[in-house]
Amino acid sequence: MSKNPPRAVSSLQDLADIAGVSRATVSRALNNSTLINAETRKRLQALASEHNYTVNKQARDFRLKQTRVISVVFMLDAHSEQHPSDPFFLEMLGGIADGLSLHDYDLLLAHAPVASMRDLANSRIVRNAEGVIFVGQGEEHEALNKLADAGTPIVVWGGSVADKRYLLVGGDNAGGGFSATSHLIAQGRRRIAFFGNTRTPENQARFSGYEKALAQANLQPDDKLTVDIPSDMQHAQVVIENLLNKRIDMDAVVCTSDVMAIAAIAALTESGFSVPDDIAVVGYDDIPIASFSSPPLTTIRQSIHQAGSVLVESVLALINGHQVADTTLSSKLVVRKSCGA
Amino acid sequence: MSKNPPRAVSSLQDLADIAGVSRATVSRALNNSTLINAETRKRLQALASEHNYTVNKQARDFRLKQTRVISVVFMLDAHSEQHPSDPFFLEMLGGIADGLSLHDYDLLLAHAPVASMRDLANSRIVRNAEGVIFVGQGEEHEALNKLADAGTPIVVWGGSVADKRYLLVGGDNAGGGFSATSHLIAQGRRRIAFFGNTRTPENQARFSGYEKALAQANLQPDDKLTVDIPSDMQHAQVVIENLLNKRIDMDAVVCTSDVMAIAAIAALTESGFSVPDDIAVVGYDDIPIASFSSPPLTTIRQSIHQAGSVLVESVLALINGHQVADTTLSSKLVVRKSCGA
DNA sequence: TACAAAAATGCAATCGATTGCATTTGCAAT
DNA sequence: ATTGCAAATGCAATCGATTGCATTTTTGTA
Repeated sequence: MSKNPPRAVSSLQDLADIAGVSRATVSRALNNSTLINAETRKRLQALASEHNYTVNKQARDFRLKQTRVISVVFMLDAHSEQHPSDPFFLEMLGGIADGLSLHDYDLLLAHAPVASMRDLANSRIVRNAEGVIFVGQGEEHEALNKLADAGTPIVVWGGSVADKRYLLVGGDNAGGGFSATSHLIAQGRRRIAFFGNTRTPENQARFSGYEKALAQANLQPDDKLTVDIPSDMQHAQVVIENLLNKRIDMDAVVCTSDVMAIAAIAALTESGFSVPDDIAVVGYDDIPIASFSSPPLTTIRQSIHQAGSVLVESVLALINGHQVADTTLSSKLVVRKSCGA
Repeated sequence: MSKNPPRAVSSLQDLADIAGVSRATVSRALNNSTLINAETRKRLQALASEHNYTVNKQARDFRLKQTRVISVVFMLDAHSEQHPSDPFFLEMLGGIADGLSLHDYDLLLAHAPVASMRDLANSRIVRNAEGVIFVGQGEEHEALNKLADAGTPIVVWGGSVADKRYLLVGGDNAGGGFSATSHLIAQGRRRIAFFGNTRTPENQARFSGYEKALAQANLQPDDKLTVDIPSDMQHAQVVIENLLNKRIDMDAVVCTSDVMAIAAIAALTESGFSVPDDIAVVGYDDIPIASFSSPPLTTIRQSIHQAGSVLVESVLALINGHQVADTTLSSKLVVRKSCGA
């Protein structure tokens, strides 16, 4: 067993020299090419691992003009330019990261969510990645359409829109909005408010579910009960408190996120209302903290982690030129005390 | 103004051909080399932007043997192998992402936090990045030491340890633990529990601050009041409820995270205790949701976002071979109702 | 005007891996 | 022994940018 002196093996050429073959042969051996003799392959693979050698991924990707990177862009409210603090995002990110690593892809995190969606196509976010996952559409539906038209493989987490031309994965927003509202109605609530930015497609769909539930119960929708609440907690609270000062008659609230619901409960309590006795509250997402809020939050559960892997599978399918259809994940009502049940 | 026909310009050579110079000249012009004539530089830069050309970062990095990537690894509890749901992590990630983008670095997110810390040195996480930021030490102090010894530029967010050989950035954990505890004592509390995994250096330091505050008030520490609570909410609640069943006498709790504090409040309330009347609770981190919990959470504020940028600056300094010292960021008590104040 | 020095530009190697197209080897059939 | 064919291996170009070392152009000075 003569051991080669342990010297650094850093390239195909080094290994080829040691083995006395050409680097083409080594390359083929390590890539399981059928061109290579089975025994040669085995020998070279053994040699590679013996010398603790792995191919230089950077050189390989450069040669093959691939990056094995997927960008992830979190769409923020146009209002709050700060980073999101909603645990929903973290869970989603975890799901995406898991999915990507399964396929040996890396995750490039888009930091400053696109001050200018205009030149997104030329940004590193797009150019350095083989595909992009957008979490949320914000109010940038058209920019997304344009990007998809340009041939960039993109998948978007969000709600459906009439003239959508990109691949979409989302929850059953209309269903979620409907069951949240229906449940409140079943509890005897009649003056039900809707809190959220209805300019985003997701919330639009939830709102339509809300309207449908009202109609089904012969309740009149009231414009004053539809309130655009920022998704950022601090701002949300201010807006909600202003609203409460107007003494608008209401006995329940459907929120477009758990975080918003928690802010709402705080604002309501602050203003002397009791939840759920005076006003019932339903959230959306079922983030881990939802069941620990007081009162525990009734909410619409989205399988966020699963959503991440669906997003990954979809964008990879796109990249590989496969046919892919939109996906709608189920959304399920989780009843806890904040709705009075 | 004769416009060149708009054809794809995808390499230095293309641009050089158009400009009638060599690609070396173009390269130098775009890199602001002093070797180049100022006017030539201006002309070529204009030409580049006119043709919407930017250098191929992949080729550039390959040639320069750099990756411009920093890996970020979130250390999880050994217990809960799942993804973290603590908003603390998301804020930290945001801070890091902002800092990195400032320096034109990319962020590689380590997905499955190191099932095997053993071969970390050979993982893509380390090999594909110029440096690594670890958020938390978990119980992997020695593995981190080894990695640093191997010459990998790493920075760790955490608490100080005697034989530490890596660069550390952290909050003033001893101070935080001390002021949380002191404040409770000042409120008249005497039987103060400490909730958290004291095997991690951060919590160890917080615990020492807790002990110091007790000693200073001539209070006897009681082993039964030191409880290892998992950082995962669901598990935390179970453990806390078991604890409460033992009817151990206590009138206050110092927690090692806000998320844990919120779980504790829920468990306490569930078991019939009133917060803060029966038992006061103090959290740690001051995550956005802390002020919205009910009762609003007294906690130790860490400037998480700032921490992110300090981590980035530190790891980059390390990469560039500069001298860097550990950083301790201040931690400040934020008093809200959960402590009875 | 001539010549040296400085400034600007070009040439060509290089990073490490992949792969189309030779070329060589091995083996069977004639 | 020769031929033919398949299997295995080698050669060398290639991806796009950077940079040390010429080489050319410009500038300054005697």
